[in-house]
Amino acid sequence: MAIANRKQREKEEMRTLILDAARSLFLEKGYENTSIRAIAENIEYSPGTIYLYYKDKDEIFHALHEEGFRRMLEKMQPLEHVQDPFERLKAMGAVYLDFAENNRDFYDLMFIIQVPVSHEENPDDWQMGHNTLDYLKKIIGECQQQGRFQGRNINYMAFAIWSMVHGMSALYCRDRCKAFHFENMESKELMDNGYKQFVAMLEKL
Amino acid sequence: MAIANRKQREKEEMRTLILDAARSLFLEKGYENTSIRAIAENIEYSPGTIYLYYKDKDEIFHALHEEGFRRMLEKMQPLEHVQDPFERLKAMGAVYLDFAENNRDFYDLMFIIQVPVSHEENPDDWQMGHNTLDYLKKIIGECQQQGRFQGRNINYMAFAIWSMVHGMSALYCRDRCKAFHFENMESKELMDNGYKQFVAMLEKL
DNA sequence: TTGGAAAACTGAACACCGTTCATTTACTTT
DNA sequence: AAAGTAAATGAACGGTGTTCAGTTTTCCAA
Repeated sequence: MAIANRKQREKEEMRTLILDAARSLFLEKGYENTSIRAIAENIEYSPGTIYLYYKDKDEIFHALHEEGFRRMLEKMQPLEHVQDPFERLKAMGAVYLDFAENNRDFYDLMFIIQVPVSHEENPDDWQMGHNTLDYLKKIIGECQQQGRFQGRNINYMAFAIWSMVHGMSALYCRDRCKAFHFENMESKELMDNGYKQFVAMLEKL
Repeated sequence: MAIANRKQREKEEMRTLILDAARSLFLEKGYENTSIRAIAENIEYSPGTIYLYYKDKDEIFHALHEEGFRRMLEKMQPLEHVQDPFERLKAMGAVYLDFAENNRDFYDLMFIIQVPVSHEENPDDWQMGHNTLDYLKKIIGECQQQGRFQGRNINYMAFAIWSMVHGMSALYCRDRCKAFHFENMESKELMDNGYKQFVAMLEKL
């Protein structure tokens, strides 16, 4: 029994060892440019070994995908203390953008990279994402109870608001902000001030 | 002289032959899943021949990237006839979203795919993109002359508006709209109604 | 018409990728 | 110590973008 436990623990340790290497490589070079062979070399095992702990590269994608959502939700945690729902909504957007800026590759993985079909079909793989979305919808609902966004469909509003912040984040992650660079404008400045425009719109809606 | 002309013409024909094959394959399977070998097989030449007409796969990316912008600008053309600038702005957003929905892979190539560094550095590669952006800024400026968006920075407004429509398009292209599918909502419906929320916000700003 | 230069094309080869699997190594149990 | 099981290996498979020595075709002057 004790041995079985140790075996189990060792298996788990090996999985985290692989994932740690995968994460570090992928944060450095991006997911697509991180090869199984590179991960194996990093942890000083042969490539074949990786496949004894993860079914395929998609499963590593999945693990990092989940981790990304965990990290993001963690950053959202303090928002619970913001009483006013509209203030909370605005803060949520700011946290979201901040996460994208400071965790570019995680953001890429979570919201931009084309998900493998196997992963896509699995319903509980998106639990984290749905939780975040539900949280957004809840806040919008609370805003409505305060008289904001009168008569607007919560789903459409959620999609619209998500699109706003995702749009900025995605343009940033894939270097399309550079279209503004000839104006001597840094991405950070662009995103901060762009978000201010959104907030102004939401306030007047 | 006549022969040199013919040679020149044949060279050009070969380039379009390659590009036609590349486009058709890529619209079917996406850019990353279209191999040089597959393009070669399609036009019944050896893989090496492709490299006599295009430096590398990035150059084919570049050609299709430009074509995408040409196509989009073409769809924007009729907007010139819309007198009222705010109406034109709204229509431009609708055309943009329509383009993304109906030319998913082109849109992906133009705004989502990570651009190769060589392509990224070349300033005139982005001419088309800058033209589109300048057009957007011009419209925003005209709206301001009509009293809308008072005192707002045109660059930030342009970025904000672009982010809105890009956000929806990008979520659509990379299948993140499915987060709403359990609500029995089709992507088209989501995007149409999401855009309506944006328009409402812009109207009140 | 023919010889040889120039241009066009080929396909094997290189270094990479994700993945598989027969074989070897290490550990556990009898 | 022997047998049995679990873990790890690394060569191999079919794929990728790309290169280049070698072949074929086209051209033009003699």
